[in-house]
Order: sequence, then C-alpha cells, then structure tokens
Amino acid sequence: MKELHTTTLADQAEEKIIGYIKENHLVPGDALPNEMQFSEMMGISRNVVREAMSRLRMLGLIESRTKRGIIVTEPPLLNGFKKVLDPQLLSIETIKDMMGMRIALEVGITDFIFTNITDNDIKELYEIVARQKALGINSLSAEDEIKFHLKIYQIAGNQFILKFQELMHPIFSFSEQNHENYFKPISQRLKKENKIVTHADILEFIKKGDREGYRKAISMHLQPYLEFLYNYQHK
Amino acid sequence: MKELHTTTLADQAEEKIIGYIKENHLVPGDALPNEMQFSEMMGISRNVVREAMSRLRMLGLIESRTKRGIIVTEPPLLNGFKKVLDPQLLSIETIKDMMGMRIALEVGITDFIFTNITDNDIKELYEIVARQKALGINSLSAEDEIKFHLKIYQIAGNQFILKFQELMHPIFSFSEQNHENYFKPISQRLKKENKIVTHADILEFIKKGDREGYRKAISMHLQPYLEFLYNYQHK
DNA sequence: TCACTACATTTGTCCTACAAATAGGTATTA
DNA sequence: TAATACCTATTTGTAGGACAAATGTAGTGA
Repeated sequence: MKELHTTTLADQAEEKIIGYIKENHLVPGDALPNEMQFSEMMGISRNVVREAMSRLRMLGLIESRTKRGIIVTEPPLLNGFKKVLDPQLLSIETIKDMMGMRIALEVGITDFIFTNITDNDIKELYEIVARQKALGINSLSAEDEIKFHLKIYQIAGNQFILKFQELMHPIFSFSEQNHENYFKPISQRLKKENKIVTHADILEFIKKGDREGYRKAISMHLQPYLEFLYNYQHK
Repeated sequence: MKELHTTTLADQAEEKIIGYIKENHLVPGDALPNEMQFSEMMGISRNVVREAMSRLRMLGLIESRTKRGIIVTEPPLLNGFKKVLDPQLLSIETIKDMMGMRIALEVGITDFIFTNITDNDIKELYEIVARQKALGINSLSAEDEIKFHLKIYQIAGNQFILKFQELMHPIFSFSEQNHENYFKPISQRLKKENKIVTHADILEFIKKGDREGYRKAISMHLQPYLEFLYNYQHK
C-alpha cells in the first residue's frame, strides 16, 4: 500500500481533520475548529486547510457557513461514488465487476421483495408489464424496462441498494449500446432457444409467491449481462 | 433537488472540470488544461480551481505532477465511499440499509461461488472451519469468522464486491459491539431453537454442490443481522 | 550521437487582502 | 422591562501575488 506520489500537505490535512473528528468522537451537528485554528494546529497555510475542507465538504462530511464555522454532518454514502461513475473512464474489467454486482444484488434482494411486497405493488407491476405488451414485443422500450426493475428495487425497501442501483444503471445502458454487436447475438440466441424470460414471466412467480422460481427467473432475465461478464474479451 | 446552501465557485469549478472531461471524451492518460488555463477559462482565481482539482485528485479522477500538468486517470470506484464510512457518523437507518446490502450480496453471489469454486478453495475453507472447531464452539474468534466470509467473497471472484464488503465490514462489527445487548439475545434464542447455522454447515452444502441449500444456510447464518434491520428500534 | 547543463513551465505552498454573511452583543424604543 | 433595530467582530469565500521544487525541453559541448 505504498504511495506512488508523495503525499501533499492537503492529503495530510485531510487525514488529520478526519482523525480529529474520530478522536474527539464528534457526531453530526458538532462544530469543528475553524480554518485558522487548523492552520495553526498543523503549521500549514490556510489555503491547504481549505483544500482539505473542500474535499470533505464535497463528500458531505462537513458543512460550513460564514461566521458559524464548520459543522460535522451525516454524509450521504454515495456522493463520491456518483462522481467517478463515468463509463468513459472505467475499464472493461471494472464494468464487468459492476455487472456482477448488479446481478448479485437483484438476485439477493429476492427475500426482501417477498417479505415486503403488497397487493398494490403487484398491481403496479402488472400495469408496467401491460403497457409493455401493448407496445408490442419488439418495441420493448428502454423506459419500461427500467421502470420494472426500479419498481422491484423500491419494493425491496432498501434505500441504499436503490440509490446504488440507480447510480450504476447508466453504466449498463452505456455498455449495452457500446457493445451492441455483442449483446444482440446473445439475445437472439436466447430467443431461438426459447430461453427469454420476460417481465411478465417474472411477475407470475411473484404472484404465485414462488421465491425459488423468481430467483431463477430474474437470474435468467439477466443472463445477457452474465454472459458478457464471463465471456467478453476486450479487443 | 434544490440546493440548501448556495453553490460555491469551487462546486461550479468541479462540475465544469468534470464536464470538460466528458465533453472532450478524455480517457485515462489524457492531459487536462493546467490550473491557470482553467482559471482563465472560468474567470475565477487559481485557488478555487485548485480546490476543485484537489477534490478530483482525492477521488482518483486525476493525477498531477509538476511541469507535466494534470492527467485523467481511471478512478478507483470506492475512494470516496471509504472516507465516509465512519460508524460514528452514520444513522441507524443507514447502517440497517448497509446490513441489508450485505445480506443481499452474500446471498446473491451464490451462483458465482458455485461457478468458480475449486477443490483447493474447498480445502482452504475446511482448514478455516477446522481451526475454529479446534478452538471450541464458544470461542468462535472474530478473526476466523471474518476469514471464512472473506474467503467466500474471494471465491466469488468479483473485485468490486470484495472491496465493497471489506469496506463495510467495520461498520458491522462496530454495530454488533455497540448493540451487543440486542444481538446477544438473538443468538441465544436461535441457539435454543437449534437454528444456529455454523460455517461447517454452510461448507457441507458447498461440498455437496447444493446451491439452494447453501442459499438458505447462508441466509440463516445472517439471520441476526436480518432481525436487527427489521426489528431494532432506535431509542 | 550522446551526455550534460541551463532554462522554462507547472504544481505545491504561503501570504495578504477584502467582500459577504451572520452570531452575538448593544443601544434604542415602546 | 421587553422587544426591536442596529453594530461589530468573526469566519468563510474569493482574489491575486510570490516563490520553491520538480521536471520536460532545448541548447551546448565533447
């Protein structure tokens, strides 16, 4: 774990401020020393302290207001994660890993879904599926595709997972478009082999209360991603 | 989604630099304009640009070296996530959500495990379990508890999930300690009802190649967390 | 051609200054 | 006395200048 590039004073200041919060057991709402005090405590310029503070402010660990000073806040967990999710910047390997995570999550929330689901949820799912069917099997709009899965995640009732999934989604749609000539043959083959699992199929398992069936169905539904992550070779 | 506090110039600069990377389709290795150029482009002082750069550098989106300038890098996805994972700062609701995620992930990677596992992996798991047994059922050391699950995640072969799990783990052990008087009764009750699923039990399902059995077993093994997240009421 | 040197550029750090916001105290008034 | 209006001191946000350190680059000499 050694540093490739020398750590700057801003890096050190950041660590010390985080350390200060932990050591003094500060909790959201508590005040931090102001910039000048940190500057003097560490023997560095205020500019550098500000760089560190700016980082923590971006992560949502602190908020600062004129005169009032700086206060600790409960950080939104995924502030930083959101900013680095640019498909242009991520390697294929990383995107594969994210697809794996998506599959694991969507299969893994099965029990939560069956625990939490209400009749009204099922009704809403039927509406989404009906709208898709009305548009015809071939014009499966991306919008309704998203809506169905989004609803599934909402039913699971875990805000963290929901947010996480929403953030990852653009990566997948980008990848599907970018590797269209890879995904299309997979879909066509599955169709020929009659292995396509539609949202309507999945919904039936939910209605019947068949967890194992649902798990297998959602897994098959995500099969294209699975094949991508196991088989795709970068040029 | 409206802003509670006025966005600072540093916030805007950060957005613009990220925007610059996206619009110009920069990829890791490409160079960015230097600080003065950004400063002039945006009509703001170099200090502010540096604050924004400092944030991006922390996230791992860029690296900068004297004279060479600033280059785009492939960001480690979880740099920011890691820094906000302080159990002292997170609400019970957030921690519950994280536990839910942990359960979903560990159940959800079942298929990956059974796809990837080798005889050698099984052997290693047996060694971990044997060491636990040798120490006696009551002195189930936290270390071996961690090792078993860590090995499971390694077998799944997804670096992102592995890293994610490693980062979340301290939150769980903190929570177990912090709410010890909540977790202990659950364990005792499960023991009385003979519903304790040990690592040895789990391992048997792996050996037999019984996915469904494994899924149920790992789920039962994580039952205390599940009960916590469903039942725990904050004072 | 190659090694060495000098130079120019760019980041990292420090300093000073001031505007804007505002908490907290003070004076004023009903 | 109590409520209100005003003042002042403090603190963040922003600007701009300065210089050290690092290092690519060009130029020099063998």
